[in-house]
Amino acid sequence: LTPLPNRRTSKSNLDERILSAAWDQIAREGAPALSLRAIARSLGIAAPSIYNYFSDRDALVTAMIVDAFISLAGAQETALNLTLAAVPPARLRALGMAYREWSVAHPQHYQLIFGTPIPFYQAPENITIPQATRALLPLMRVIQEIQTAGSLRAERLAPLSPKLEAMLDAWKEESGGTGREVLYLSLVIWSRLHGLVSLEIGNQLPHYLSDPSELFQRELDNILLQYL
Amino acid sequence: LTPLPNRRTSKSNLDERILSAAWDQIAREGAPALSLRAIARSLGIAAPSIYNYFSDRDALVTAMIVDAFISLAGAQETALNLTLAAVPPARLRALGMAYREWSVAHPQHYQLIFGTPIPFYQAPENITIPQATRALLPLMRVIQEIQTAGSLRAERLAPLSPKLEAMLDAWKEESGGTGREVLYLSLVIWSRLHGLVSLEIGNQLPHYLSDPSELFQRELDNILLQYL
DNA sequence: TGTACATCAGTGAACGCGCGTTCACTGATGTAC
DNA sequence: TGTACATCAGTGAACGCGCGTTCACTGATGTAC
Repeated sequence: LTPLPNRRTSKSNLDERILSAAWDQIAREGAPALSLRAIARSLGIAAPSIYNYFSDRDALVTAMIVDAFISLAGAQETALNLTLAAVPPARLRALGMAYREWSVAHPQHYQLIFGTPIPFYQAPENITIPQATRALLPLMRVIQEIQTAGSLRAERLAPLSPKLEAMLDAWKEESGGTGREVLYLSLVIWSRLHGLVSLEIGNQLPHYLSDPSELFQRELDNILLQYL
Repeated sequence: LTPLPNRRTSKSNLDERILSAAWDQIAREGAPALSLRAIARSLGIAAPSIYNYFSDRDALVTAMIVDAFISLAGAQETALNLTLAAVPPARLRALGMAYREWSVAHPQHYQLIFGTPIPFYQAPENITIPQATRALLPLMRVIQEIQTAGSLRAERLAPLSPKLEAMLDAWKEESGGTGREVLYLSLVIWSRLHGLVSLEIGNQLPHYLSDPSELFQRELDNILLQYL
């Protein structure tokens, strides 16, 4: 019952072109410099045209954030799908590599999601949180597989404090009963990958480490050694 | 032979007041919104006065970055000095806790150093890199102590690839001959702490984890278990 | 098939605003005699 | 001690700029008869 787009809208794609120009601009000048007028200028259209597609600047930013999360989640899901036949540790490794590769290939997307928030922009959490959750889901699924296969070595790790157990149990409620260890390990593994990627993207690693992927691969090795 | 400040300058402290107003503003509105005019407004002075102390906006940002690094390095050094009598693993834990506590107490400083770069601002690396290095030094020193005591378990970790060895050796040259393993572990431990802190500061942890310090302490436990 | 009408994507001018930076200045403070 | 002068931190006006957003509009496209 949704009306089909008429010839005009389906041909012009202006909404997509606006989003893509916005990404270009963020890549060149950083997220906080995002400007509707600059986007219009780069597309050769009048600035107010944008208001036909996005109610204001914040709506455009929200669309970009959703865009970025969908892209990341897609990359993670693809990594899972390409390793359907593989053994769980190999799938975990594939997810990790895909995470870094996506981040390095789309640093603007990465910074928009994980970097410093844009001044005065308030993300609508009811929209962004589900997307963020979806991006983390493939990792949780693989960790779950590993646990089901009985090869999760939670006993090698320091014991959970009662407080931490309680927080994880609250989370478990909402995540369809995924076990404590699976939630905890997903988070901690994600954090280890994220730490390295964030330093690499932010250009904060010592310059001697000219090929950070080496560092990253070894961190994946150690994650597999330490938790499996 | 440097001239003593005359009564005027020593009384007004305007340079310090400008920096402090700048931090206030960043805390309220985020780093990219930093504005000389707004700083002047909040101090009740005329905007051009600022040019008596900072040659332009970028110079002010650089001063703030240096400020932040000095503050972080100071916090790390204090943590070391307070644990002079302790056993090395306890000192490592103290450094980790100090890192998180500093970050949580000064999220603006943290974001300015490690967050998304400010648009069009180019950090003068000859100034900022030494400061960043100094902040990492206490960690390297403690890891070195642990190695000297013979309790570093590098053999438990996945082997370094030749490429990674080469990069670490290049770094070793410049860092006064600190060993490969020490450099590598310092970096990787830093990255693990940084990953969690960055997610916490960015408010990207699941909301169920209402007390991220629990997560952080356990990560420190595991770091001690895994590398020592 | 032809014509009158409705729709609505895109326009151009205008609004009020805050920004970084420059400039010639002023007036209190500190100094030399 | 008193006076004339130099210094220079801080001023106020002005510059040119880009921003988000509003508004009444126009004109090509699609629709009804």
